[in-house]
Amino acid sequence: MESAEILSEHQLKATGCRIGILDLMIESGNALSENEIREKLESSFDRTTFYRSFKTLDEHGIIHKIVVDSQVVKYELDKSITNRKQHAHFYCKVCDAVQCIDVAEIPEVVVPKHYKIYEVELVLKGKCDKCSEMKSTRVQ
Amino acid sequence: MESAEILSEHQLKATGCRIGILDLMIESGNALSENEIREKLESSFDRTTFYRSFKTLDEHGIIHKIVVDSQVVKYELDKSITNRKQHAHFYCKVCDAVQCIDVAEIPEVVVPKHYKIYEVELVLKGKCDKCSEMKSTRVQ
DNA sequence: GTTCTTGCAAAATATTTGCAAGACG
DNA sequence: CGTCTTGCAAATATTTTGCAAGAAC
Repeated sequence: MESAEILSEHQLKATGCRIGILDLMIESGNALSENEIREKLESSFDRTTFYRSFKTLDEHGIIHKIVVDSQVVKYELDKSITNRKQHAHFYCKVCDAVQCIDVAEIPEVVVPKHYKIYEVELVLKGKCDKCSEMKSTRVQ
Repeated sequence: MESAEILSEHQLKATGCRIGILDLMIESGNALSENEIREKLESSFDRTTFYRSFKTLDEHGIIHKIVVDSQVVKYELDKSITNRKQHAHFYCKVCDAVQCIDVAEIPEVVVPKHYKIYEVELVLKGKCDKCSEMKSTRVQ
């Protein structure tokens, strides 16, 4: 699925920034931060523009915001685009990398009456393989 | 369990700010933000001091940092102190309230070899009962 | 008394908002 | 051309750091 197509399906204008973000995400297949996206994108846009684009794309369910820590925010394509099933996110506290982890299943959660759930996020925090090897590394 | 006792068990000095934070958390039994804690505490401390106290308490596993959104961070006592079992956190996108939700079980997650998990966080984002009633309210 | 903690000032970051100029359909 | 998007400047907010003064043990 092409970026322009995704946008038009949602009646969103195919602007440079949105196309850039989506192309990069489709290509990378991974959760990316604003910084990573801004650095990897050939054309440059203002940070404000990125934030506004993320917000719009998120509101339309095209991407999702994954907050692993106050200052570690990633964005990821919706599974309707990637064909990936629901998964958890592993956050390495040492190198700050975020990666998707398949989970047997994320449990059905029972919330009190009249509560509505829009998103379920399972975040695992720890140390990735590379950082586990380095014995000297301290967590936190 | 008293605050001073908890601190001494971890060889941490029983300072006013730490005692204040722990007392408040024990009393409230809920996840609290830095702002909530600062407002509710009779004695006042610098924000810097709160952040440093949270960090120390977190590093010692006495409290946990729950990040529901970039600017919505809460702190909660470890379950060894509250005797509460593992639970999820429901975040209302409208009123920003966070509340603990019992879950049947948080699944065992299989991570790749050599990965180490220190924390598992299940965050549910949606609309609480009060905010669901208000039809005019927009999410996000 | 020694070591750890606090307060203050200041910096670093992230994120949001208003408004005029520009791009999209 | 009308509407939505962008860039810029600036405001808000959070979080971190250095350093000297003060508290805990």
